[in-house]
Amino acid sequence: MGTRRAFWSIVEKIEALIDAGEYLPGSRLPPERELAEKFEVSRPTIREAIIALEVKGKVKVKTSSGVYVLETHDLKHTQKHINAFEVTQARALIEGEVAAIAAITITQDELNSLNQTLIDMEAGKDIEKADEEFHRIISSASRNGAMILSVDNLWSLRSASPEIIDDYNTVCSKDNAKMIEEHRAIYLALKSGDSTKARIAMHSHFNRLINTLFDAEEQRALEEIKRKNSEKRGLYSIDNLLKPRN
Amino acid sequence: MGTRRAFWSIVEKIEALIDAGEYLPGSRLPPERELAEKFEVSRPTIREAIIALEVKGKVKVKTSSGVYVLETHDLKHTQKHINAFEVTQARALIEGEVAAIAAITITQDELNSLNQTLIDMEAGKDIEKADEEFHRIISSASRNGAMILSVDNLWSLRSASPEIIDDYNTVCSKDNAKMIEEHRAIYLALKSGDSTKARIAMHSHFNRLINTLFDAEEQRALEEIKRKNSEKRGLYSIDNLLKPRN
DNA sequence: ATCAACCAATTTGTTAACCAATAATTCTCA
DNA sequence: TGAGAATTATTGGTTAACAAATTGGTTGAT
Repeated sequence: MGTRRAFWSIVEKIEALIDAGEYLPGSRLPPERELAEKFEVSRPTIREAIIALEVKGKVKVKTSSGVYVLETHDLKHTQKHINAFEVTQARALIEGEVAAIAAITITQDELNSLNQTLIDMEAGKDIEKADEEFHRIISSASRNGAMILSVDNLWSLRSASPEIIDDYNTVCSKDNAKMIEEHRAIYLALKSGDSTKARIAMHSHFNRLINTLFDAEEQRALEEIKRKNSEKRGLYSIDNLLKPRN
Repeated sequence: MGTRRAFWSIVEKIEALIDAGEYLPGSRLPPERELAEKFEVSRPTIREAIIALEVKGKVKVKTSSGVYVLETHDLKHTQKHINAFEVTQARALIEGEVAAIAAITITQDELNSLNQTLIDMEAGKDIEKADEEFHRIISSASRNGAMILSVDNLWSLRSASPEIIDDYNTVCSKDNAKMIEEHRAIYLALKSGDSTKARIAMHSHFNRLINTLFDAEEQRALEEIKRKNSEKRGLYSIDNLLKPRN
């Protein structure tokens, strides 16, 4: 795929400077030539970065005048504080309702596709992908575009913050057996056309996920404490005093 | 403000060519130098246009290989087919769950603000605004950023298509009395801290809205038939034959 | 003193020419 | 036939130069 082009780095650096308050909204950025010197790239590269920022809606270029920082109506700022628990709870409730609808509206074809994801998971090939496919089929089976959109948005929220990604990775990789078991329960509820059962099955699925997330967080907090203690131990250990100095 | 920069024109032209099927998704665009010749601009200008397209998500640049047209997973395309019924059903289910959470987490301050929207509605000042405020306070009271985001997205979906706007306008303007009554029921359920009651109250609120939407649609269909019939009547009426010609 | 016209400096806009780096292709040789 | 090396195609990036437009100050007239 090749190396990342230079202007992306510049984009990131300028964004970081804007976020850091170095370049305030409404103010003008330094001239292209100065930026080129500052970041040690050529002016065309700076221009490319500025164009990327402009398309992203971060700055506005006024010809022959300069480039100006726009107020960041940063929707990521509202998303930033959303943690994995919130996302999972939201998914539980919304996908629970989706499952309740889907229990009535799902077709035989979709049930078959759903069953295929179970087989794939048991075969152990790309669990994550099979998981996504499973939930996607169900939301799609609800025949409600607004619900489908909501589910999609929550899914993409999953990768919105690094913490959430971390949390999910630690969870998804283990307990495959339980995961498959729960998916099968949901599948059977949908097959039987029982809305209530489908909702409950979906709820328990995410409930277990939330508990696992709790455990993972607890584990991580423990690791953190250990690490810090180990640092302290190193700091205060008299072993250091016994070693030869430089 | 100066003249528009050259690369924007190129961006538009290339987008037009992609939309026209000249450059198919997955295929490679001509080399930069060819494009430069074709559009009679320099290569850097082409590069800038390509970067803009890349940031917009229309193409993918593979270094030393070429730029490839991406499938336009046009999210507006998926949104286009969403009608008012779907949005309302989704709101019923999602905001129902939100209310269920909020019944437990809502504060006295928020209850007071909620009550204020009821008073405002009764006073008849900007019903729509009071309505939005009412639902916003509840979602915010759920303390779940992911749920809040989902509710917000559904709200903005309301104004995504002209049809939905039309439908909602015909509904919101009338039946203020029932609207206030339902809002009060939700408020009381939240105040009592009863999750189930809050969910049910929210469901009935949207249920009535869905029924009103049905009625409105029926009414509109009827009007449409009348209009067409009237046109036909005009067309076939012998009255026209009796009028003096121009 | 105030206002208008003008001019110069600053800044972005665009182009041309050049070499480097890398992916894709072709050719060669075992 | 297949693997590996050489070639080619294509984008990545830099430098230098000039064009065009805005900005701000200066000058001059009223």
